[in-house]
Amino acid sequence: MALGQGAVRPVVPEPKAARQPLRQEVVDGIKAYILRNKLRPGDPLPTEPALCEALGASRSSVREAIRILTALDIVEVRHGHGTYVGRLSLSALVESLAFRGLLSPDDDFQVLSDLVEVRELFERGMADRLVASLGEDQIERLQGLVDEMRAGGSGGGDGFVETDRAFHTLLLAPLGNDLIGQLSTAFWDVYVIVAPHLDVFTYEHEAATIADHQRIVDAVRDRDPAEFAAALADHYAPVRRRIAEARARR
Amino acid sequence: MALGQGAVRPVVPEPKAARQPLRQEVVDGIKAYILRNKLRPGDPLPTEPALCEALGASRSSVREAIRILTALDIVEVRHGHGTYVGRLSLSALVESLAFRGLLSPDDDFQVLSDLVEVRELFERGMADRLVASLGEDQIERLQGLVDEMRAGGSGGGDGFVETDRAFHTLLLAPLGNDLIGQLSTAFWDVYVIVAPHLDVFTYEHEAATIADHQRIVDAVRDRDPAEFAAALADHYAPVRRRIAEARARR
DNA sequence: GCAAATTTGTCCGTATGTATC
DNA sequence: AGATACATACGGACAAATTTG
Repeated sequence: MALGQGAVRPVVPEPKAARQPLRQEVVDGIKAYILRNKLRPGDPLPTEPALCEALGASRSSVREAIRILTALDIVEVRHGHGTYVGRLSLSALVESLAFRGLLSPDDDFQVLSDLVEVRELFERGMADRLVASLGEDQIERLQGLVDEMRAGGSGGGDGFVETDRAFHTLLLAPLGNDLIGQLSTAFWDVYVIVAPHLDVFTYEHEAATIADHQRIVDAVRDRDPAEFAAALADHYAPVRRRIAEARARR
Repeated sequence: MALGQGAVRPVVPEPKAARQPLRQEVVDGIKAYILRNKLRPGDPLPTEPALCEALGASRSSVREAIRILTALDIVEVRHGHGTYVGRLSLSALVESLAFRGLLSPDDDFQVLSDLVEVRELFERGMADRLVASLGEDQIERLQGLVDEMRAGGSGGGDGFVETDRAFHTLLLAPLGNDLIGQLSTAFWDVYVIVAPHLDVFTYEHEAATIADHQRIVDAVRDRDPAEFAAALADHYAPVRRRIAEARARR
């Protein structure tokens, strides 16, 4: 099908305008399709042959366009099943920053240090609002995570990082700003990826980490923004110190 | 040239392990190549046929892998010229967030609001350090940008946004944290892309914006962190108001 | 300024792997 | 188990862009 309407493109290739690659038009076409039909994450997209016909491109171009959109988590592909609208996560940011951290032979520590600084800024800069808006139930859930860390302490270090991540995610939740929470966890992911390659230990003393978290919860419970900020500062200080030490070792 | 060592892969395709797509192996292979050879942004990569032979994949797979890496700005391709290491910018974050902002029919304003909040947090949260560390020469350059806004005011609105962006970039520069500066400009880019689609005006009164910036410069010159933070709050307040008003219009 | 060489862009046809019914 | 629909991968061919002689 679609005979005789395919070879229209090469004719009159936009006299003046610097022609963009066909795959980019396909990228824009797929984006436009999603927006036009108001699709949500998880909704199905047309099959590759259907997209080829609809956008007047070959499978190669369509597939390359899909790869680009997949990298941005705008579309998601399940082999043998179909293509769907992606979750629009910040996975691309994680990939990009993680590689940047691995690439620089000199200032890779700087990347790590920057990450931690931004995370601290999120929590310290929002201290007043966080202390004020964290509800009693959320405080109890934070306490529960601290208890969980104590319990599974010597067990697996793997669950420890998960609980730590959950703690900070929950801490930022009441802001009602999804972007801050997602950036914070994205930076955490990057840190976990990059740190081992630079001989930066993620945890030195788990007990100290637990105590720090407990102090943060206590500060929230007392509705004491100053103590909250101080506890955060003391929590992040050793992280910065470990980065500085690893840098010095080089 | 790497002859006879290429066709080892298809044999014994990892008995139990859930095999990942070949293009992903190519992605990892190219990443590893860049890291192994300690390449920097702008450095040339092997040609597509060379990558095919080196990684034991067809050209289609190599090209799809390259598309993924270009989306992340890890590699950059120039038609008819070659492929090179990319700039490792945050362009993927911009694309991803911009699309997210365009997609949500309801809470797209939330995305915009979140962006602005983070930008304000960067500048207000670092008020003390910024006021302390901005040098005299940098203050004069900030003043120069304000003067430039006044001069080219009624001219083209296009140069105005550029100057505004430059102002905030320069403001955050003395932190020595590239990530904050790049995130801030990335969010600004997203805002400029998304706002017009939601009938959110980027500028209402250019004169007011100029006055705000002047007040910020004055606060820095007086080394007055409190006034600096207050000026920023007053600068961002109308932006938030415009978003809220546009949301109400819906 | 033209022509050749190099490199990426696009297309087609075919075969294979995977998930669903 | 078989059939169907779909994505994955391959190889070859030609077009378009860029550089160089």
